[in-house]
Amino acid sequence: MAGVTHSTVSRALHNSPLINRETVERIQRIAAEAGYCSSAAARSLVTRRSDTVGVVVTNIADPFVAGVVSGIEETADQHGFSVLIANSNAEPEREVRVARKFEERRVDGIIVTSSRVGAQYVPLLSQMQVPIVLLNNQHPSQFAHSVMIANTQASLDVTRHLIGLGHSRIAYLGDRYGHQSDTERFSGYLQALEAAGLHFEPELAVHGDGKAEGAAAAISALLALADPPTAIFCYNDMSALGAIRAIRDHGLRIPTDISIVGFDDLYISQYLDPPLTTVRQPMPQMGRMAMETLLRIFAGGDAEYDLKVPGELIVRGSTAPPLIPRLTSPPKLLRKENHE
Amino acid sequence: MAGVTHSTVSRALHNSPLINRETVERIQRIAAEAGYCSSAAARSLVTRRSDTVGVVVTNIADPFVAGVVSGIEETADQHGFSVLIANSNAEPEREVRVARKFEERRVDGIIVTSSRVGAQYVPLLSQMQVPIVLLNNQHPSQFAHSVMIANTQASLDVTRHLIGLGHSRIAYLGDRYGHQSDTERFSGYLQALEAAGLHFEPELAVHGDGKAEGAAAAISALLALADPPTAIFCYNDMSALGAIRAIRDHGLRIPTDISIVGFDDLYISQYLDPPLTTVRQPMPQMGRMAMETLLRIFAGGDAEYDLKVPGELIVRGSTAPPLIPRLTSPPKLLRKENHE
DNA sequence: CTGAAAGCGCTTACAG
DNA sequence: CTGAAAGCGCTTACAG
Repeated sequence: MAGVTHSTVSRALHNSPLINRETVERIQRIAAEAGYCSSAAARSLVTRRSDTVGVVVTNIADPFVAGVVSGIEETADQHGFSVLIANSNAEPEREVRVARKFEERRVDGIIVTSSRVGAQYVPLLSQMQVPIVLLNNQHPSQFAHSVMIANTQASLDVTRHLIGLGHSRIAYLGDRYGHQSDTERFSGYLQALEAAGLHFEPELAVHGDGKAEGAAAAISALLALADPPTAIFCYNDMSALGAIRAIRDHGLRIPTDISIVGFDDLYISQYLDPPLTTVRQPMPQMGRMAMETLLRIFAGGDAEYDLKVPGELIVRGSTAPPLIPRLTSPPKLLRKENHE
Repeated sequence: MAGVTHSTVSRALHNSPLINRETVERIQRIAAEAGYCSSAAARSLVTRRSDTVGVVVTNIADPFVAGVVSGIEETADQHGFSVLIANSNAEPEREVRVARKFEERRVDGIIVTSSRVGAQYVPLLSQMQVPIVLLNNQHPSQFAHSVMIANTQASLDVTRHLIGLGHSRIAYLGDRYGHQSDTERFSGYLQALEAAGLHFEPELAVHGDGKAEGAAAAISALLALADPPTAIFCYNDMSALGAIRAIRDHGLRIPTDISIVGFDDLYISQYLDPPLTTVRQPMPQMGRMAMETLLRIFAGGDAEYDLKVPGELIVRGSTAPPLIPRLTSPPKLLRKENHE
């Protein structure tokens, strides 16, 4: 070293006001020249903070998740935090392993994105005694903060949009894993039907897997009905993608024969043909909000427990009035004219 | 604690063969009951390994990048490594900050994904004295290992496929940022033209930005040519997405009027209408290979310096024979007729 | 304004 | 098979 002690160097590098200006500058210069870089591990051992947050995701390759993580990372970086990422693949053993790993690394906080966190998982994480933020997740509020899209409202908007176009046979293609998001979206759909005086038909509620693959079987079931739907509200854009393909495979046109709505507004949804009507979730912003919640808690402040983010209905080409209007008696002719 | 010393506990928890079986079990039981979890920071201070790898990405929201990271994380997890992620956004200051952060955290290795690592950046990282793996990146070989898709070969395959369909006016929609991937793909395109005895027309080489947005201007330029192309080979699927939209905006059909090929085989590409002909890059597998390269080096073995991964041409509906056979003399008229 | 001391929670030779 | 000791690289009261 260069003339001074350990402690002085440490203080100088932190720009401590206790130290002589000149000394500080000299030390910083020498440190830079020597390529000195302090050890986060040693520091965190004494400060008891790791300046690290752990992010648990089902799979980072999911575009919704990737968008959220992008926002988390951005905000974390601005505040000097590192982000540790771990896929859980929704497998219980991996979830446990991830929790363990984050605990060893003494993360200062945890964000869990759109997994279906089970009754055991959040308590497992909460043992760690660090703040937890759940993003679009089930929310047992005593353990964790949450950031959620306003599912019910957005879903009401979607369903009203379809009803407004003249649809009355509207199907809901849900997710089969019991995500809270699915429950809430379904509930908004029901509310809108009811408000419009439409009867809910259980045969019109079907389930996919939240991915494109899972939609085909559900769509086949819908199209096999005696009176198939003229519009389908899909749990998310990925399901909509699968639905669109399945509908085309059945020889039907979108939106002429069937209108389709998604949820998420993935980047690619605007590029589909026809462009997808959907609900925009501001993914990076939601990630940022989750990270900001943690930062607020780290700073000793108190943070909102339930942040609701409004979703925005984006109307594009995948929705249109139905070919066949409901109930009125000689409507076929009328409609036909409008279409040509 | 429970009857024994510090050191014994440490050994027992590592299943050291030195320790009495019974003692080991007793200690492990007590540790489990007490919810003991060792500190990675303290451990890494003495072992001088962090069991952490740093991953630098341009932006995790890019679907190619997310696919790669998914493979990295999977493999890292299997071997007890954590992954730290950092967006560079291709901004030089952020790249420097990221390098600094990884150095403080004493990552055991670094993976850089598909950024255009500049002449300064790799040396900056290499100062850290840890192994570096570049994925689909420029490769100054004395500093880093690399995993790359076999761009030239794949590009030859694509261009031959188009020539085989009867195309002779084939455009290349590249990336304007000087990625090595772009250079290599362009070179495969040239080679295939030459091998087929076709003359390269500079007016048919245009540049986008690797994203959908950047394609529109390039496509307009191509379609404004006196003799526009009948097929376009796009640098990646995102560009192809933008190209498809721009071509439709010009009132032309795909593949009838123009064939389109991409590169990547993003998840969504199979769901486009028409499904996109493209080159499959096995993204998670490439991530896995990058991580395995690091693991091999950590274990003291030597690892391949230049891993080439073959890309697979996936022919789908976006390519077809051209409407106008080449060379025939009054082609404009022919074209008109075919269009109506 | 600077130094000496203690300690964060581990691992690992070195003895016994 | 187990213990005592040293040390990894920092920060932070406590003196001066």
